[in-house]
Amino acid sequence: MEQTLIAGKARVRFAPSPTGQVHVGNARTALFNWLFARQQGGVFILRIEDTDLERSEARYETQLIEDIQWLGLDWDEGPDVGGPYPPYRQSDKWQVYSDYAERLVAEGKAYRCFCKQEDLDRQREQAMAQHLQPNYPGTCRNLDAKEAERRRAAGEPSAIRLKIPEKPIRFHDIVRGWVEFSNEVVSDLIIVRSTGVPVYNYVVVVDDAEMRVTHVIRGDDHLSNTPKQVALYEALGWEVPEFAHLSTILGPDKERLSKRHGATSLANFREMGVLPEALMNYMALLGWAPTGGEREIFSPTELVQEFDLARVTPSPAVFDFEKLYWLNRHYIKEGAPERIAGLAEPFFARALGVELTADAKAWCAHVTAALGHSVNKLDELPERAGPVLKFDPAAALAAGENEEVLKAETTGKVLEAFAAKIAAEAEPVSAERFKAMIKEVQKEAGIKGPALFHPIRIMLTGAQSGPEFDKLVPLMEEGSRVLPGTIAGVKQRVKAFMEAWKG
RNA sequence: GGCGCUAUCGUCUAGGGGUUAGGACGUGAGAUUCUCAAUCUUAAAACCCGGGUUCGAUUCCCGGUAGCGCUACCA
Repeated sequence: MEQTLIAGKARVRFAPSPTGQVHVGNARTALFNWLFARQQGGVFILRIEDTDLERSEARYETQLIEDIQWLGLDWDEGPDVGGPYPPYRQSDKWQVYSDYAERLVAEGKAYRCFCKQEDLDRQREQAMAQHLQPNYPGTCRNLDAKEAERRRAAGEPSAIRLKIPEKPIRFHDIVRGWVEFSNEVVSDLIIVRSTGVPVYNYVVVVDDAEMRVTHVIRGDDHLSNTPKQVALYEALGWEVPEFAHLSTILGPDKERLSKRHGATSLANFREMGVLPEALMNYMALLGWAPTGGEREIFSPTELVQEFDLARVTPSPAVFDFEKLYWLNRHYIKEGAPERIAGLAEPFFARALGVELTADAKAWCAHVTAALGHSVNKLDELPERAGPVLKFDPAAALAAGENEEVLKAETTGKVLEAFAAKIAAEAEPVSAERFKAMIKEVQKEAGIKGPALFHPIRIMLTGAQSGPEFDKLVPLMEEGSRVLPGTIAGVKQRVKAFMEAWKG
């Protein structure tokens, strides 16, 4: 393999295993790789790490690709688009791994190990009991090559171990600086199991080197494994790449963020109605801040320009849903109305339990435009629009929070007067007419402020607080036209409420 | 147990040998509105502890503590 690493353009990779949904931690790793590649004019590679055959499933790979694309990332090489260094999926590459391993054995940089699992376990326990580093004691390290070959030929099972050289291992990390490990604490690791299956730490090195990866950007759970990998690069005579180990994302309890903290996969966020650009913006801010640290809002394009791997913080970060929602509100407000409405549609369809006609879709778009700006995430829209979507006079009259307003002495007068006016009104009732009628009641009955508005509000929506009538009335009228039987109109509401009120 | 990484408001962070330690989310107050949400204004809120180095450390060094990770014929 030629040495064409660092001199050429940056090549980075995101290498997830297809074992389930893409988690925010991994998504953030993917994002930082992508930002780095795009800003350097480099290459972003997607590699599927499916060596863990038991846990990997093909359908997860499709899911995974969809999820990352939803976030807004694209890649130049990958299992779906190909590239100059295939395969981009690890299965069926075992021959390559085994060839390199044999080469290491032939060169004396690795050796066959015949130790039994029970012995290794025992030695490990002993070392720990004596407060020592539980390293492989080196039993087979200096076995005579001919002797080893004889035992192998005789059918004795053996694994292949890398010989860790007797010198400290240093490597450079873009976010942490130089990191050094004493060789005393790095054990001769198995690179190929006695079953012939290569081990992860070995496989990544071969894959990264074969794909000419120049910058390994990954989670910091790999930091302690890096010296082993560096030793492998060196044994194989390959140039060691730059590393960048990203800190862990924690939950509010400072534990590693996981399902138990709620929605944490890309699919979860999408289903909640979090916009991809909001999530991208938020994830970028977890561990990175621009110079000055005062700007918070970054479009994907701006992130590509401003992002700086060297400015990434090494300390772990707690995932703050509130801040994500704040950004999401911002992007819901800023987004093209047609796009936001399109994204909101499924939430209405589900809440209403009906197929949406073209007219109904247009109506949903109006609801979204009128009420969507105050919502944290799109799935809250039906609830926000509850005053329009739902109508239940009996429940409104029974609600404890309405009690005080309903039994106020002026309430009956307001209700009667307003209902009479509405009854005489032609449909549809306009927002202007509605407001004018309230004014008239105010003048005629001499009642104003909350005593006037609250009863009318309860009559119309069932609650004494909610969005402005100017917004509600047109939506109710249009809704009753395009979704008759599902959405009640203004006159219908008033009539039904008065019947319930009297009865 | 060993080794590694980390440590600024509740949270995300900026900063850095002398600063009123800056911004944002959230929280409190006010404005606005019939009301809720949103919005605007405003306030409170932080350098983990102990030693050094220094005229001076939150900043540099060492130690401690805590959190996390790795320590496998897991990935």
